[in-house]
Amino acid sequence: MKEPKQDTELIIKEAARKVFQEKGFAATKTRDIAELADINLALLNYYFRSKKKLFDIIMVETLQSFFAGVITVLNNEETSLNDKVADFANHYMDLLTENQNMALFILHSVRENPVEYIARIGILDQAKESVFVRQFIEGVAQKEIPPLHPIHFMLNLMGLVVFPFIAEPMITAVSGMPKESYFEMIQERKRLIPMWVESMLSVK
Amino acid sequence: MKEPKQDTELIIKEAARKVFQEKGFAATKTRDIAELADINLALLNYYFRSKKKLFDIIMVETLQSFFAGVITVLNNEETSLNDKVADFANHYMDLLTENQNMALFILHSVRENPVEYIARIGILDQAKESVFVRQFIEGVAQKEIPPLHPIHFMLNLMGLVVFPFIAEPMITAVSGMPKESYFEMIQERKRLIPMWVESMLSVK
DNA sequence: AAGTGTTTTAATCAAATGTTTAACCAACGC
DNA sequence: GCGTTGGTTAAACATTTGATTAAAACACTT
Repeated sequence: MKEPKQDTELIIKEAARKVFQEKGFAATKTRDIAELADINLALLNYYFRSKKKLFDIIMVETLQSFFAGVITVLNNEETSLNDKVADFANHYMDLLTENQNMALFILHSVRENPVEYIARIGILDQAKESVFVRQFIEGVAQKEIPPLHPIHFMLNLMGLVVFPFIAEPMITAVSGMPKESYFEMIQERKRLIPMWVESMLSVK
Repeated sequence: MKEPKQDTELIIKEAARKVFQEKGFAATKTRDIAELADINLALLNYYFRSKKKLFDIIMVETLQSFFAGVITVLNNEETSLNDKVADFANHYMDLLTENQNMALFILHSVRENPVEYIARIGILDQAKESVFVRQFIEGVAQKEIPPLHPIHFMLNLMGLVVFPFIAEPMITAVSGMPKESYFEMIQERKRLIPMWVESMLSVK
């Protein structure tokens, strides 16, 4: 059985991403990763030195792929605030539908070492000086939108978009709704959230 | 050194609650709990048999104390829909401010065994036949509110209330805002969320 | 004070788990 | 061929960690 000599390092990383995102750092056993990747356990240490180092790599990559979208959407000079809301909702609903464990993984893992991880992807400045924040402040100045801290706005938007994904197991369990119906239902939110946010922004 | 003979079982449970809610099941070591409770490790097994049994007790109690509030608020015959939103926001902002790890703990832990835990606290029926759902459906029938699945409404409300707490470490890290300012800021949401939700419900 | 059942402790056990070691193999250059 | 090199493997190691045990301390009754 001659394997086509795939890139072992990548195979391990993909397996690690899957297991870490599903179970978190502590609940993941290096043997789980090795088994999923179908490699010998020692190879994990050969390529990545330790479980923690491997985890850090996955963590940073996950954060980057998550925040890359935020940055792109929020720094678009071409779009209005309302456009950004729609773009944000569409982008993240798709990303999280593909990657159902991503949000909870990030929120759970970042809590253990927030500053270190966030600093490592260097997002702080980009967030504060984004086109979005500028537009928001302008909107407030011109009294088009109520005088709120932009963080309220981001929390609302992220809450509306992200929360349905992290709460999925609980909501489907409590409501008895099948998972497929649930995910179909929350797809409607791509259309609904921009309308909702717009109406919230008209509250003076 | 004669100790005043406190209730050891309770002391252990309180320590366990704290550690479990902070770190989750897998990352918690029984020795962490024993140390925090200042008891001999063997006592933990003497009173609770095993780590898993102790965790299940904490988990069920936490879920009960969380959902008790939902049930009370949503089943109040005396209040309108808008009142329920305000009650919900007030109650949970206070609960989560006291108990900052609670929400993420529940969402993270429920995912591993949603049906079992949720079934054990018997919430399913109470949710479906709540006064809230009845009022919501009536409102839709009378075209006072747009024809939405009530779950959308609950997701919005919970997203707006709960998300700021689970995202706190990430948001404060990304924005550089001090934790105290952040928690002050989100207290404003007790006032804002009812206004926002009301305006969302006027979107036809 | 002796007796009895309960609570607590120190020590130990056994399994799980992250990591390392030493041998093996296959490809490649000389 | 033969040695070198990078990748891979099985086995072992060392530590962590959940759980148990046997004895001691305690509280309470008689």
